Amino acid sequence: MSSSCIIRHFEHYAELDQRDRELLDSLEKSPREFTRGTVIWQQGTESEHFYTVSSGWACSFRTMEDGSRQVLDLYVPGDIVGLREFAFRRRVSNLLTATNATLCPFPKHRLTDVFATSRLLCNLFFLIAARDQAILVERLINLGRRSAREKVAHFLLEMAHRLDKACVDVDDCNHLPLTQVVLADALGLSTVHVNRTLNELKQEGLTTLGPDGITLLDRNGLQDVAGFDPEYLEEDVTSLLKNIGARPPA
Amino acid sequence: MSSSCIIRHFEHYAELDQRDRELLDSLEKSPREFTRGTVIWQQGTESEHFYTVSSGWACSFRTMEDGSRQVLDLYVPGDIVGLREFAFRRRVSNLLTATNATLCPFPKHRLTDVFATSRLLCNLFFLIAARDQAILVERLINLGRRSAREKVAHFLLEMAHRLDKACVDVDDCNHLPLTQVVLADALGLSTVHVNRTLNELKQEGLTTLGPDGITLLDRNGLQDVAGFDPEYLEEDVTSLLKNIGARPPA
DNA sequence: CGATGGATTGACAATATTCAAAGACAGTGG
DNA sequence: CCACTGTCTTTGAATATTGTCAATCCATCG
Repeated sequence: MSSSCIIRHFEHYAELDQRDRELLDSLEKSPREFTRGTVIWQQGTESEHFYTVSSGWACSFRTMEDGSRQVLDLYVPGDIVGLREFAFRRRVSNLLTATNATLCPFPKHRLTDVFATSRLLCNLFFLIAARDQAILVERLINLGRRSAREKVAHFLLEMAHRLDKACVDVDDCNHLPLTQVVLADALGLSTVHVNRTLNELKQEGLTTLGPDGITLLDRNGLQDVAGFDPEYLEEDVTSLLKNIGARPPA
Repeated sequence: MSSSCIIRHFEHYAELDQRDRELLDSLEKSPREFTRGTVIWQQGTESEHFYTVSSGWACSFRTMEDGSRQVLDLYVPGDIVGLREFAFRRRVSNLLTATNATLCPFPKHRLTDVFATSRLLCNLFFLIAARDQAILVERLINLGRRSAREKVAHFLLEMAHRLDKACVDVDDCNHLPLTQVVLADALGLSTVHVNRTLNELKQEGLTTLGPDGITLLDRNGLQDVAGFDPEYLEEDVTSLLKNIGARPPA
């Protein structure tokens, strides 16, 4: 009996009982594979499902009238994509695979069933939504109050940390399969400037640039550059579980 | 029988039954008044309560090592502040009153009781969290991909629209009690540049600057400047209510 | 009436963008 | 196997946008 993406995801936070597992399992359609660069959904279309990322990377973004893009977030294995759309009928952003990836669709409107049936899952979903907000907040700060150098270093570190946690099936958490275009659109910079900044960091021995993405060589060095503090990625699941009388994962 | 802040807030979305009202009422301590510039909480401290804004404005922000600030969001009457902190033991941002204001504290850990007891409230909280995310996303886009002119116009319009909805007890939704410093820290600009931009908009007859804040004179004009689309502020409560069998407000 | 916090102004500097062109690389199809 | 294509990266030069610094103004408040 192989467990579905979403079950694996939640077991990372807490021990699930049989009912929780069945509930989650009943909602998840079979995983779907996508090649790099596939548009999963587009802004303005009906928002029916969200997805869990089983492998690969995805990227949510918004396109502006003048054709420029703002990348809102990147998603790594284990992430849930699209909870944001819960409050809206139509999608507020686009979703694209940034590498080959396999995702599992999950019908949005049935989230209410989950809330009604499992206290634990309900709380965990809320926790995840709050964590998503914390990530957005940090990205906001990145865009608003940091230099290009800091932006790049900070963003790279965030993604590496998130990979650390995802760890399942990820071989090298220091390797990020990102193009400079994506990076630029995430950080509100031009590609050209990202390139120069990245080469600067490379000169200093902090990163490496390969054809298949960026590799972090010296996290401590980058941390100094960025003023990075991973606290915003460390949810306090323990208190929550204690509060609702649930048990931590085995 | 006067209803509490939070009850008023939720009645805006749906018709509450007696139990929902009692539940909410039991959790809300009496409203507290604060003068402008009062620090309600600080980043790093234990996060015990969130607040509903009954009157006045509040402002959440993060301070950087070099002393600069990034304003994350502003809150107007009817808003809930601090849901973001649900996933964390310690606060990830500061909260400050931007005008004289009265807020109602609400113990964070009892949110789980609400989830367990009322299906309707549980879903509405989730809806609000998703809306908060949509606002952050839009601010992200503002910071990343718009010029100073667009940033200012867009932000002003957002706040005005949010006031429109809050409407209760707000006399003039075109008047925003904001200093240029706050605006600058929200938009990732320098005060000087905000000032110049604001005066530019004033020259064009779009806004007015008073000692007590900024007034919007021509929303359509500003909308053109900003490329503003209010869709991200319009949650789809109807589908949600239908889905869980609840009734819209009277 | 002086003190304080915000608003305003000008001159200058830094940071990042734009434009344009070329290089590197992988995948495709002949 | 090679030329061709498209995507991503790299580089330089010119330009634009926004920031910094420093001084002044202005209103309010005790």
